[in-house]
Amino acid sequence: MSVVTRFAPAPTGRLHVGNIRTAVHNWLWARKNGGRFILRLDDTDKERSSEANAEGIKEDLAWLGLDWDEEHRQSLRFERYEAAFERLRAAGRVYPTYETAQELDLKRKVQLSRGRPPVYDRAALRLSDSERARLEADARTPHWRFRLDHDSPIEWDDLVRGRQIFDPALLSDPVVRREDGSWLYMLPSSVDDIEMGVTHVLRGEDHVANTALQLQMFEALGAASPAFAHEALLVGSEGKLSKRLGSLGADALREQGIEPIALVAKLARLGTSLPVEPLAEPRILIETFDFATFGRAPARFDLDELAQLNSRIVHLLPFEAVAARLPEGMGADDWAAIRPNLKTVAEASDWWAILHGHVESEAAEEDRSLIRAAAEALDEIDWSEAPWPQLVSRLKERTGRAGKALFRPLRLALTGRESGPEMAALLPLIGRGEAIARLRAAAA
RNA sequence: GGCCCCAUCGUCUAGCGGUCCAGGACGUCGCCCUUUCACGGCGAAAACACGGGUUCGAUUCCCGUUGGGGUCACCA
Repeated sequence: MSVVTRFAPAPTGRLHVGNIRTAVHNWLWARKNGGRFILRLDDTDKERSSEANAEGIKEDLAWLGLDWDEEHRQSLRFERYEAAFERLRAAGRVYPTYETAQELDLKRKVQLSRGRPPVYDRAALRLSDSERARLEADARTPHWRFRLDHDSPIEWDDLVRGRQIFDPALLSDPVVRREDGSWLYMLPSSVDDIEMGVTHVLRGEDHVANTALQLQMFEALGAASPAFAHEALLVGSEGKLSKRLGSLGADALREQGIEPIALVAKLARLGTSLPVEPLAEPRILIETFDFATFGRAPARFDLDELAQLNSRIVHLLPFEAVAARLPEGMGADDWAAIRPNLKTVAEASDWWAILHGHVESEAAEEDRSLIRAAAEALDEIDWSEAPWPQLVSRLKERTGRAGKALFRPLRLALTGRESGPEMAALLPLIGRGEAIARLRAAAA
């Protein structure tokens, strides 16, 4: 059996870390098995969905390198849901209810205050024909609920949580259709999973109860159910589920210089027993993906850890992989010299500007003579052969300086910065004339 | 409040009754390399939430406490 997974975001915003993690895992599982990865835009909620967000999500996925094999939109499939709805209605599995949102809200509050779970009381099921007629005459249009079968427990073997058992009596009959005829998530999702041949539903554990409901829908619709895997959610580094995490979008991360592969590598392994490692491409991630490695406790997502992984990955990236994002004229040698000191690829431009642009610095009083000596020495050495060591040994000889006292002022005068890539690699890139000019200016 | 998950180094975790004075990864610290910072290499410190059981023996099994997460929408 070939594997089919799906990522089904509602186009109500850009992708964020929580979203991306389940997208990554679904993609990994499909790719590992040579299966299909479906992008399904769950846009049944017209109010909150937008075309701009749908495009944003696709852009985010493309940036992440998560390629999808099929794309669907629920808003284009309403007739399928209608057909399924009619079948359920004919089978008596769906029934009209007339409470207003306020009434339902009140019922819930009363139940809660009595220490009872706020489960829908099925009052609509006990309506007599005359009562129903009166409600309709009252111009009350119904919304529709799926009638759960209370007779036996709902069970499944979750790929990450193990055996799950739910008592359907503790669950509310889910509303599947609004008064205005529009659809809610529950039924369309089940219909799509059936019709698109989804074999594995991998999603956050906030969906476990939904799975219990949907299992009965699959059955009522006469379809076999897919396998389910519910992964623990991510929490912020403070331990609490942070709002910041929910709003930490792929677009924002991208602007911060996070490489897509860094995000993918981090999210693929966070919360698993596999180590988070700096990888330049996802092959290893695909090969090692395994539900058995998933922990069942919420894992913390730490932005600083991501940033650190990101720089380690940047140090690994070959020139060809980043060439398009490098400043005009920057070559493989320049990249090799600068790369080990970068946190983000964008910083390469800063160093390029330092190497070839204008650098201004003023040496401290006590360093002036050293800098002047350096300018003189540069004139004398053989530039074609590793100029930096030559410069250093001459200066050491003439000034008696060594170590930090020697390097710091030189680096400062030559690059305007206190830290950076190896000077031995930088000096040839700056060039003799420019180096001498900078030293003289700094000592002036 | 009901129901469901979870509880090992700072973080992600291995551990499925003795092999654990608890293993790995990230981070931290130290050393080495580099006549500087960084990069890189090597090494070290660092944890079984608490209380009861069960057992010859509990990190491992059971119960409870505490703590964390989820869910109970005419959102997805």
